[in-house]
Amino acid sequence: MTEPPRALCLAGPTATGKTQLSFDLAGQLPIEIISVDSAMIYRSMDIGTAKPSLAMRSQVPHHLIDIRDPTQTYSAGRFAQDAEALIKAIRARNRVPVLIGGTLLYFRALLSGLAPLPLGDAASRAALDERAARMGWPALHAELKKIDPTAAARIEPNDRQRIQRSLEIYQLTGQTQTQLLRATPAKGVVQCRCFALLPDDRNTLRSRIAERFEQMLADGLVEEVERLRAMPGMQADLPSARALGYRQIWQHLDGHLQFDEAVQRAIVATRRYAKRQMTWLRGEPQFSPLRMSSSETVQPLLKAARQVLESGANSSGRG
RNA sequence: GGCCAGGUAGCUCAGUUGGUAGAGCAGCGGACUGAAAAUCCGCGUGUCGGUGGUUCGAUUCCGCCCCUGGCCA
Repeated sequence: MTEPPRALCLAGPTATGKTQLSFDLAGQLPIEIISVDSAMIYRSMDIGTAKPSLAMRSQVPHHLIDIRDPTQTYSAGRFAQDAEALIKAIRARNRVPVLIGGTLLYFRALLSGLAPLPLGDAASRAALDERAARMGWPALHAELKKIDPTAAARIEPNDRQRIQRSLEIYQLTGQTQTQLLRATPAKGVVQCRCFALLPDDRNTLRSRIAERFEQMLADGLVEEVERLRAMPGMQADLPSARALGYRQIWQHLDGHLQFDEAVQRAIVATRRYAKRQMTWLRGEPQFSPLRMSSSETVQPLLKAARQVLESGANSSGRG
């Protein structure tokens, strides 16, 4: 017998109206929102990440927004821990935890679990970056092939991030990524009822993305990036500075791009991000599709949210 | 109206001394185990402006027409 859902998940590509939908839901049931978004975690990055307004956040509790400075990092593993703890706490208040966002790796970490691999380590990454600058990533890929041929076989010779991660794991633990993944298979953390909010057609999403970016500019995105860029310790290669829009405006401020060119590239990058999100969701059958612009869209969510609420009443909230 | 330049992929353009065409950007598909708004992998999607002629064969050569830009009237 399957366990009852303990939380609700709403994933979907950027600019599909997840935030609005969450408020439709909040009007009907006691919910709290857990943001599943790797950019909204950063303080002072408000306009470009399209965070819900402070007014909205004062009406409905939001979690995992503004939990890091832009010079800091976060991770899928930390997210899974944080989200699990929050789900328990919210359920203890007899409210429905609603996880909303577009960072699919974070959803996977929570729903499917992560194997117990070591955290990322800045020092070993810096050392590997330094070697890669001299030898090139394909050389490090060849090195990985000797250490962990299984991992090397699934990682492309130019995929610096994954090559770096696999080598880092070996340096940190003395064991290969493949050994560790086999030793302790991942298991899901929390049972959830999941939905994917999908656009009716690509063109609608495209124009929404462009309009939204123009609105961000009108709201002062350039000034926000200027402030970010001026913060002590900020660098262009930090995860925060590589976020959509921020990266391109930053390049413009550095004099590498004309303003119009930066805007165009930011919009294109956002479209591609939405495409990657849709590709990922297509392969995740546990996410039931919801049409973007239907007044009925909220109904299945409401029904599932009531189930979550009832499961809390009966199961006295263990584990 | 005359002269010149050009019309080839969604866009900017290259090219074929005649054998139905290829780059960049855009686009599309895919991967994804602690940086994921990241990082990668794969794929040309085409009445070569129209029409007639020469030719075994025309996007390429020739004629006419249409369109765009420039110069001269």
